[in-house]
Amino acid sequence: MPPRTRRSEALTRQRIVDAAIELLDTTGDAGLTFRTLTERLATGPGAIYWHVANKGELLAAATEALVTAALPADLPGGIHGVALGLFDAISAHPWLATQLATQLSRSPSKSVTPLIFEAIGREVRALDVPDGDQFIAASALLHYILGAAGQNAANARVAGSGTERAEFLNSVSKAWEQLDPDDYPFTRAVAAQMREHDDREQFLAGIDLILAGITARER
Amino acid sequence: MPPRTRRSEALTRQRIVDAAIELLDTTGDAGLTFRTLTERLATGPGAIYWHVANKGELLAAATEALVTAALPADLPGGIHGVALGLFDAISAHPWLATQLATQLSRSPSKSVTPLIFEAIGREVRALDVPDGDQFIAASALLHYILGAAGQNAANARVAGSGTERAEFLNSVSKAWEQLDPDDYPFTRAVAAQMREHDDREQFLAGIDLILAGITARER
DNA sequence: ACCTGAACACCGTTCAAGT
DNA sequence: ACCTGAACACCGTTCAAGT
Repeated sequence: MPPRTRRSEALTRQRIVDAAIELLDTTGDAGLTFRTLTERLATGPGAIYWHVANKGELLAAATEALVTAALPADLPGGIHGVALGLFDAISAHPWLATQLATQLSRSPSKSVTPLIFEAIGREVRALDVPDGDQFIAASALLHYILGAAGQNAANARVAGSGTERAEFLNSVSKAWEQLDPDDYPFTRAVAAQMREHDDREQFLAGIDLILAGITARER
Repeated sequence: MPPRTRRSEALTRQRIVDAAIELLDTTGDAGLTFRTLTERLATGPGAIYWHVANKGELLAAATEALVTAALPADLPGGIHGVALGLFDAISAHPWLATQLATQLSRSPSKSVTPLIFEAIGREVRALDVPDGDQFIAASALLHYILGAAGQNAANARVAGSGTERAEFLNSVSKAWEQLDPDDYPFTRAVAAQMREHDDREQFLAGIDLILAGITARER
């Protein structure tokens, strides 16, 4: 029998969170289990539970770490900067989309929700939106950003590389074009755009559309 | 031993889907398992697998049934009608929010995605949005509707009854008010609105904001 | 204080066997 | 064709025992 792998560093909460992120990135949502995690960290489940209360807390910690990194206090670019910061984080870590949705709804007073809401709200305020409209404007931006970024990440997750991605979008586009013309005129009409669109460009156009609505109401 | 409960009707795919919906409604996302489902249907797992390929397909079928019911062909009220149709469906079946998010991202060519996209797109077209902007306008509305409705359903899910709900929103609002004034000025400022807001009203205001952006770009 | 690893209750799914 | 129910591989979590 080969000698047991010896851990080079002591087990810490931070090391566990890092390993979890790596596992989620490489093997996807379903890839993180306490079995795979203990294997990677060369330890037993009990050791992990000493540092972390349960799987939910572990996922929350992983999510918070990435969101904090994506939204530094000195982030430039106004609302577009915030939107792209989250967009890129979700692109790099597709599982974040699902996590953020659950965290937002299950624990709206916990760290990650105020973190994102504040970053968006700060920029909404900078646009001189009247007080009564700020909550709605920030909510609309929040939901659009998370939804659109998640959608895009999902496409990337299914597709993998660049050419695979093109193939995937192409197959979706084709499926849409084959829908019943009477029942699905709109979906058929935009099928071509589904194939050709540039993600970031499309994403930012959506932001601008919402911003146009915000400033239109200002007057 | 009491005589085994005899099924009154034969097992069909429809009956299985109905039982799954009922189970999800009464016990939540985690309440639907093949154990609870076989118990309710007085059968074994093999019987269910004869009618349904796997749990994913069962969830997809349940989702599609409710969305189809929520968006009939003759639905009145324009885009507000579509938005409220989905809002109410998600309010009545909070687990729908998560399901729709996964379905939308995992299988964008399967029935439920075109169903919703078409309903929204039809109304976008009716607003005489230029061809090049229709895809983005429909996407923005889609993400906002699903995100905001899901958020609201999540509040309702945690809270239960009306007074419980008020208590829950109150506790979130209070938690927001206790955030660091230097780091969270915006979130603190809108905390009061979080407590007082009317869901449907707020939800429709968000729709109108996006619509304002759509028509503002038209000119 | 920190870690080990066997054990528990539970899950989705399969499949030989029945009718 | 339709259903039964034991069995399989896997999951998150616990806990007595070690250092």
